[in-house]
Amino acid sequence: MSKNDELIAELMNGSEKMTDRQKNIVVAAVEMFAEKGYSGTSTKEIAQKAGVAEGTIFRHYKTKKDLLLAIVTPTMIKLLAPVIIKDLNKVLNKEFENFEDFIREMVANRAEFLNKNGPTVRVLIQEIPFHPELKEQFIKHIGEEVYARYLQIVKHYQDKGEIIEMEPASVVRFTASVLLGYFAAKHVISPAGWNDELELNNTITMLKAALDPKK
Amino acid sequence: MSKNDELIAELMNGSEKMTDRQKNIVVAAVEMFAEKGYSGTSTKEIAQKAGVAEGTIFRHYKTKKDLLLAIVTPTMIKLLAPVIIKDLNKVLNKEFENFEDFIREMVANRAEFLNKNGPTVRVLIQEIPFHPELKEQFIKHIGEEVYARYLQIVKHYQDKGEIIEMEPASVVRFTASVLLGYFAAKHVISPAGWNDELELNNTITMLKAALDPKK
Amino acid sequence: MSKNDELIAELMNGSEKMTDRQKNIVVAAVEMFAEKGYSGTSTKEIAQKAGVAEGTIFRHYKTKKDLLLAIVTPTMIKLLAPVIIKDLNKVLNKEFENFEDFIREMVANRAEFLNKNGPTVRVLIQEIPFHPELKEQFIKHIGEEVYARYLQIVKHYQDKGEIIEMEPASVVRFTASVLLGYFAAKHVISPAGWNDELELNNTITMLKAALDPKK
Amino acid sequence: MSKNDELIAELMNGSEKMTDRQKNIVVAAVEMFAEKGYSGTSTKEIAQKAGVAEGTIFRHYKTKKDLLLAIVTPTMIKLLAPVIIKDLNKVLNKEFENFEDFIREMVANRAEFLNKNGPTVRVLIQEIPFHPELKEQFIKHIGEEVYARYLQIVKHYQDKGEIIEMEPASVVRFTASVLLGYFAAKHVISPAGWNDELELNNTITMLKAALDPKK
DNA sequence: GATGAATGAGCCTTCATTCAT
DNA sequence: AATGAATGAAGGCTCATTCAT
Repeated sequence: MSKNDELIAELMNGSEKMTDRQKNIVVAAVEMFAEKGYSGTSTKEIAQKAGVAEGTIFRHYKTKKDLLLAIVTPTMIKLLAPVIIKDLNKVLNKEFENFEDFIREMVANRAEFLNKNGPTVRVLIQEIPFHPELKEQFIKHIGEEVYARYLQIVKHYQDKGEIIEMEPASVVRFTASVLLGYFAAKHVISPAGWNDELELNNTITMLKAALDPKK
Repeated sequence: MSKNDELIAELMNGSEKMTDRQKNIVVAAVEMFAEKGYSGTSTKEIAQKAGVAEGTIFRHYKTKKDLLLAIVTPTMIKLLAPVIIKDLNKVLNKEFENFEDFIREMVANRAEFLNKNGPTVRVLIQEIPFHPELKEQFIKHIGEEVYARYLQIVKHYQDKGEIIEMEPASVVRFTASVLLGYFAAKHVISPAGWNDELELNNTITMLKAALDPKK
Repeated sequence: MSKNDELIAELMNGSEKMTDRQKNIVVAAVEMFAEKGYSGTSTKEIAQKAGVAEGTIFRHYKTKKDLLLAIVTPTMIKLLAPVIIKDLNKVLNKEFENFEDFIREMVANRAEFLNKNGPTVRVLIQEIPFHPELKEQFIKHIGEEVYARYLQIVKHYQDKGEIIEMEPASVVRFTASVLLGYFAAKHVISPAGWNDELELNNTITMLKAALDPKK
Repeated sequence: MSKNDELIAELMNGSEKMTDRQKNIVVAAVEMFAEKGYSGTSTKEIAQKAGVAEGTIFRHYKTKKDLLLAIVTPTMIKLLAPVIIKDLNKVLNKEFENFEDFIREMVANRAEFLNKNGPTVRVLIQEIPFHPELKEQFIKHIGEEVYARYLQIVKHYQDKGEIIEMEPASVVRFTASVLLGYFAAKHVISPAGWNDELELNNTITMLKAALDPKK
């Protein structure tokens, strides 16, 4: 479990020992990267928005790209690590009697995270296509760790007869699509016109029906 | 129906009267924009990849941004126009006896388009967040035209008792998520390891179950 | 007198055997050069204003600079040649009984020329500082030919006791300043607010007084 | 008199707090603009001549045009402000008993300025035709301020019976032509061949005769 | 540690000129 | 003779990064 320890360590140290200046820089960078993209944002703009001198950015981050990675890498880990650590254990320990409970808990948990880190996640998603390092990290963490855990979880509930008998990979993908679609719509449509409780319930209703093992 | 006529006109003239050089430029630009993003690609790179002088790009497109729009706007229209024009009519004319037929036809149709225009669509998706004009166009075409048609289609099948009684908006969103997820996975996972027929069937099976009206 | 013959030849052939297109080019170029300067005007602009293709300009004038010289050199000659040829002879042949008649005739003559060739003269004056060839031509024609003739004329009237005894060079310069100043004001102040007859008379009155050989 | 105070302030602060680098840039720019014109000079040339990197120019002047204006605007003001402030007051306070004293003082004063700022004034004169902002500034400062003062001065001496009764505007124009012509010749003909004392005396002699009220 | 002036490579674009049609 | 597409050098300007203060 030393791998998880690493992750936890990485999670914790993150933003704690930053100076005020450094926090300003990161906040400004996230905002600008989200709006205009990494390549479309100049370090000058970031410095101005952060209220620091341009040189100060480079005292903390050797490179503009370092700044991006400093923003995006911990977010990626924070976004996904809990899954690895907690969810699986809870499932296996039968803390979630049924699949629906598990989904609801996970959605709630992740929704909260998005609320706090919306722009940073946006940067992560927007920049992944252009930065091989990011893609690599992403594949390593998600494609190998997270995906494998989810497969296990699905198999667990299949064994319990709670969900449909079907290639677990397809089930995972289907479920992920549905939830991602839910989050995407929620964040794109924004406050007005989005009845979250209704949409979440509808989504879960359909998802359950989709995965129901018809007698 | 003059609105549709316009769209059809726009669809047809598109790439026909381009010179060879111009085609090279567009192809090179799509490739580079897909890989490194619009801001991350220099016009010099595009010119080199296209085998033309840098100045030649600007004879055909006044601006680098014009080049992006020339690539992305017709793609957006081509990607979505068929929906507006054909799908709805076919549904209303009962060419599709049931919802599954409709979904299968649409997926096949759109899959073919993606096969031919994969990189261009990738550029479109990647650049939308950074270009307000694109976002605007997208909202105008999708948010207003396409979305409205799909709502109608869903209501149509609900009236026929073919799919679940539930807010049509939720149904549309759920269906779109599932299909987008299917396409995304297909294009990310790439040839090896993707059994398309199996995945498509699984996806549709689950989708049907999700929308099945019988308790 | 073969030198004068050359000049006359140069004067005559000028604009006669030009095609319509060529005339358009020259007219457009003069207009643009006058407004934005030689360096500030692009051959594209000239071509557009002239209604010809960019390449056409270079069929007639090997270089952009050739076009400038083709405009400006004959103007320089036309502007000054008459002085050399006619004025001096008339003075020596006593066609002008007194200095005033000579000045009035010269002003009238040159005013007419400026009326027809205002913009071209403007280009000439504006561009001389930036083109050594032009400066050279100017010095050769004015500084040596014209200036020498005027010295002679001044001496002639001094000998006749019509104008003040003073270094002829100073007299020429003074007279030139006054007349240039008259023309400059007339063309800068433009129609409204310029009473030409009054100003000319005042100018000549003062000039006469300045050069009056006080008994 | 707050308007004058402004002008004086503008005069004084000007070039004092410039860094060495900035001075080099300005000096190099003046030299090049004088020789090849604003449009004909590249920022690269200026940087090379100034011994700085091209980017350095743009740290101090946002635009190439800003650099031109930074050179030319204060010169225009310095060239003309003294007239406004001092000359008129001195005349009205009878510091100059007669018109000749006034002219001699003004010529001496302005000659000194030209000695120090020759090239800058050359740039000013050469570029005015191509830059509407400059033309505007020039008209505002000369056409309205300076011209009005000179009219007053001429009227003053006319009232004293020192100069001819004639439209003051004509007198001002005549005088200005003569003096401008004197300065122009002095600076064009250059050292050799120009006997300044003689020419100035001749010029003033003729000017006095021109404006002499006694028939 | 923080600054911001300085750098020069690199950016998008325009230019005068050429040449196949 | 006239065109206008093509060129690639050069233009003004911005960029990420360095470093003396």
